[in-house]
Amino acid sequence: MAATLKDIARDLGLSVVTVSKVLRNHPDISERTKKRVLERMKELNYQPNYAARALITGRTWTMGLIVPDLLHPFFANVAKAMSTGIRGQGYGMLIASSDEEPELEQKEIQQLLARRVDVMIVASAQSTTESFRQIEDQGIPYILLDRRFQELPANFVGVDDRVVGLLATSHLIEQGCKRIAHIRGPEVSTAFGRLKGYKEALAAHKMAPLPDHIVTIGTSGDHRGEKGGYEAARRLLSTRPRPDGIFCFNDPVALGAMRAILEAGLRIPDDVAVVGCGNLAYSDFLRVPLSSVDQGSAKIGKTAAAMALKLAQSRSQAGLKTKLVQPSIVVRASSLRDHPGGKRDGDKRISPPVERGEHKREARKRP
Amino acid sequence: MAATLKDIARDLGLSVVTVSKVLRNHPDISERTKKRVLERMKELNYQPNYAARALITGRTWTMGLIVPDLLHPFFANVAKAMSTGIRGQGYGMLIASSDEEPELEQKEIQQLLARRVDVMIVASAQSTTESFRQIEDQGIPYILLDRRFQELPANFVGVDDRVVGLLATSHLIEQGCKRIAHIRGPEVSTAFGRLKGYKEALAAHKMAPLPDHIVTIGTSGDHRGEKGGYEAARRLLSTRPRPDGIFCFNDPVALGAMRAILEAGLRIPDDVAVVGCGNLAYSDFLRVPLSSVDQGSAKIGKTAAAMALKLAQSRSQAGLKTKLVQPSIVVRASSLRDHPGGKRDGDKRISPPVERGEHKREARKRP
DNA sequence: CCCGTTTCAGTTAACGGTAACTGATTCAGA
DNA sequence: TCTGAATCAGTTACCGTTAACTGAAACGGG
Repeated sequence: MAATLKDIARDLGLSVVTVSKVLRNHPDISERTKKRVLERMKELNYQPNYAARALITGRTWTMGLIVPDLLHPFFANVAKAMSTGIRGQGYGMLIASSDEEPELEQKEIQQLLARRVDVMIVASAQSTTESFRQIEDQGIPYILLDRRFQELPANFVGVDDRVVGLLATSHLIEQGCKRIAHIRGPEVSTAFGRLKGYKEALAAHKMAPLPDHIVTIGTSGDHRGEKGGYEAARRLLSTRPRPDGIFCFNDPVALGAMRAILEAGLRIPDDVAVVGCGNLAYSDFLRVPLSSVDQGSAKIGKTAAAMALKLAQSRSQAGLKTKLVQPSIVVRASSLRDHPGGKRDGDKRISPPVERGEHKREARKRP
Repeated sequence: MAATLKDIARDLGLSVVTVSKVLRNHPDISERTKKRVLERMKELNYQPNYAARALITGRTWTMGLIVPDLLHPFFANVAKAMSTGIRGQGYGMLIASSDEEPELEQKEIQQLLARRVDVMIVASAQSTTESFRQIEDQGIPYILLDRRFQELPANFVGVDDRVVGLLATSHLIEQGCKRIAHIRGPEVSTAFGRLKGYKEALAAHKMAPLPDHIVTIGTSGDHRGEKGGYEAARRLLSTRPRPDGIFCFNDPVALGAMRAILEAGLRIPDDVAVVGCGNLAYSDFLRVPLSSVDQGSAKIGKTAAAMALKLAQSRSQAGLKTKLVQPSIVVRASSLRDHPGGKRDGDKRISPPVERGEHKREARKRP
């Protein structure tokens, strides 16, 4: 049904190679032949066969992306930005969702390997690095997204999670919170980084978390953390002294926490201030508009796309790069004690001071 | 770097074909040979080359999905459900985003055609059907998602938009609204269907919309409709008599509308009741929890996946199918006038009565 | 006028796999 | 003992495209 080079060659009395050369703009073709071929191609709506091309060139012009959850706004945003970034260069994107299950992720990685994607981009839900060794064995360059592994040197694009924790916690301290709790995430690098920033910010103000004031949510897929946040917050509210500020691992968790706080008859932010992470699209419209650390998901996607394109060109894993996108905090009513009453006249966005550091950093533009 | 059948054949002193047969579980291979081959495959972590396979079999084991916006929860949900549905059968999914731009969508369709996806699934932002004729020319089966064309008979999976309009409007009528306005969407089939349902519901109660009470939003990508909803609602609120209920094309529009209403110093739902469509993930947590028609996006994705798998098997476009998923309305505070004070003790979900109809219908399960 | 260079097109082989057929043993049953 | 089927592996050709090389004709300079 679909036309091939052979069809065109036969129709025009040329060889397949000549037609192929026209397609790729080789210099050694006369104008007349070129025109005849292009015309016939248009007539037949000829589409080059990527499979055949991939077989001989070894390039599929395809990027493989694996995320834990396509529905999560952060990953959806990253996927969209990546797709936009590579589209112009003729690349397509195979997307797979691991549903936060390590075994499923393993399988999807195998799939994408078999499909010989040019670059693999993975936001991993795994705890071991075996899969990535396999990717390396196949000689396919890859990029870790959002989540990394201590023991695995690899290309990485993500947010600086330590700064996320610093920003959120420092902000709560500035708002006058004295007993700041943290609902931390599961055993992945992002949770560790945010926890670290949280502790550092407290330490910088000669404060320390109470033992009961750091609680962990599981990876209950339910509501993507909302339920976990609710339960964690209930535990926190029953401790004495009660926390007066909570830094939540992400926004769904923060929503759950806010539900628990309101149900307990407490006020936000007066009794308990709340900060989340992710800057949910609709944070402005919530019962209490949620202060949240913006991870710059679109920028992460864009950066990952650029890195992937570079890797696809050089076809070498050598020279591993780490690109950290700087987060910023968007302050809304859930943590704003300055102006009682919660009158909002536009969000306040605060970026961290630019630090000298081991990594390339890009300061987030103020909107 | 990656192992091939040839490598394995050489290592074991067999022919390539024998190894290939083991791979595909052909009966005419001895246990011993089979075992030796499988062992070596495992050692080398052999991955069959999809490109090579596709070239000879004509099947890529890949579905192509084109959506207007990956970030939109509806499409993210559909994409996720589709991905899950086809994953188990060994299919991968190439996803492209058209950003609601017809020309971009055209290009993406060409791309996916060149990649010879087995089935194409498109939620189209186009106004003409030329692209789809091209798909047909290439002999690739395709499915229209969510949005359809009157003049194009094709496979279709989506929600019954007329019922969406009926559900939302009837609900507002039941709540005692007398002057129900509609903020309608742009010129796509979904907007027409919902408008039709809206009018029918009014007519069934001997009511009719005032001329000023149907306004259209543009496709301003900004906030995916929130801004458009805000502006549309402001226009509505300035009409006399003022509407006391608004059925919004989708949830972002509803959020914008609610913002306009609250800013005008009016109460929701007492002065103006609001119903949206899409059942946003966080509707429960909004300033005023939003009543919304649930389109069953996950079910749509699942249904589309099943249809795509069937098409991939039969490899024929013959026997076009239309699958309509029945919507249900989730009633929350934004439209609930029965219980003044807006006390929420769980959402109320209402499904439409099952109708006899021309199409296969599947009643939505009550949760 | 001859030879080297352009210009333009074709030949051959390969990428990694699969389909369809062929061929050599083995073995049961007539 | 011979036949025919079952068992197991190999041969050949092909999918649609590209890389590397070859070759013929036209052209131009010494």
